[in-house]
Amino acid sequence: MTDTRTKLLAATTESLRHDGIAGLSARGVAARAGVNQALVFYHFGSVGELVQAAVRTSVDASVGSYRARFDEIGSLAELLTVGRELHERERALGNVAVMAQLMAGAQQDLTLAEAARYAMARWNDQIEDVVRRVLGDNPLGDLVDPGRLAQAISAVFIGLELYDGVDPVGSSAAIEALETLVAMLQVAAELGPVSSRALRAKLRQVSARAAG
Amino acid sequence: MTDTRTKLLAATTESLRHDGIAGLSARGVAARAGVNQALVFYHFGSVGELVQAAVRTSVDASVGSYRARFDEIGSLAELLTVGRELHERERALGNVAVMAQLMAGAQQDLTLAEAARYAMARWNDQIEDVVRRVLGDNPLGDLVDPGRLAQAISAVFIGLELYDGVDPVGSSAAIEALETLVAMLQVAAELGPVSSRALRAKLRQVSARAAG
DNA sequence: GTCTATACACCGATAGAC
DNA sequence: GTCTATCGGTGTATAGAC
Repeated sequence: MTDTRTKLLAATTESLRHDGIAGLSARGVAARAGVNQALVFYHFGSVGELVQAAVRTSVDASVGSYRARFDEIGSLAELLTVGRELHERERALGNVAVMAQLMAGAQQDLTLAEAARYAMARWNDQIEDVVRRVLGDNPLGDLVDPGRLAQAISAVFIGLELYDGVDPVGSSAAIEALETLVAMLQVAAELGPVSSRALRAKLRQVSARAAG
Repeated sequence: MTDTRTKLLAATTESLRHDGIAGLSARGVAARAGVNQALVFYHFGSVGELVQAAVRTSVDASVGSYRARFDEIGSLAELLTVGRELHERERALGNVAVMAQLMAGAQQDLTLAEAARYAMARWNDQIEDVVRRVLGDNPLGDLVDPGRLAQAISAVFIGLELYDGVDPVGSSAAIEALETLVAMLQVAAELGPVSSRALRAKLRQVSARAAG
């Protein structure tokens, strides 16, 4: 990998974070990389492909950096702790903001959509692994599908990030509400076998009611 | 309100939905409205102010259209039913997509951020009202703040919408996972007083553990 | 209030010298 | 692999005729 390529890739995520998908351009990225504008097209063909390459590189590095930490997780409580750390860290690095901008642009651009699908899949695979492991030990773990839960978690993070840029106070409030709900779920998940059976029975009622 | 103004406002949300924030322009909106491009600046001053006016008009109409329906809600189960209907309907109309694009653009544009804050506040106020009413009747209703919960709900909707545009199957899966979790919370909320006290006690442990 | 015309900046992308 | 120069197109915004 040449130096110019890496500089352009780094400048692309930087620009996505700073200028948003609406303000991203080959000229802007090249300037940020300290590189000639024509090199974007020489190395990547088009702006869309540049973004795609940058996002793949970025998400591979990010997800990979959590692998060891994720492998150590053995309990639901631990998962929640690491999850909070991850969210805080990725947000501070601006990686969640990059994902959010990518997702917004992906609604109208097929190349960006492909990049977004790749990035989401990488995160989801990683999250799904640990969720499945932790939920396997839990008596109520069979009630929710790990893959689906992983996708829900990703979607929630994206929504929170966009909200945060518009109203940081409201975003914190939303996170607190979600933390409370998660704590309630955690309690439900850690109930003894008697309460657990009661909850399971009740849940059948609710599900039947919702379906009917 | 002149005809040209209304045509431009309608064309703006339409363009936001169809072209996204990155593809929105005065020329594009004017063409969609069947109106001269210079009229955007005559009537609204700038593209940003046009978007702001369009979003305010759109969200006022949308939120207002649910007022009567929301006032009739009396129970948690009813709230969930209406909530699903609302999400489905607003999504089908493209209003959630418009909000998502607005939020994405708002990360870098102060005028758009103001519009986004206004729109979110209108939705949150409406949701908070009914959540507070329903939670008031519930023995565990004091555990979660209605305002915060309303903001969390809004954030989740935005995230799901963006995910849906990238991976509709994954988005449905995420919604199913969230529905399961909501059902579990509903069960917990409808437990009898004995289990309810047990849950409350457990919750204090969890909160203390999370804080410490 | 609406139109044409236009100034000026920026965009993606390419050709061709080096 | 990198550079300059350039094409054609689009963007915001304004001036001025009607």
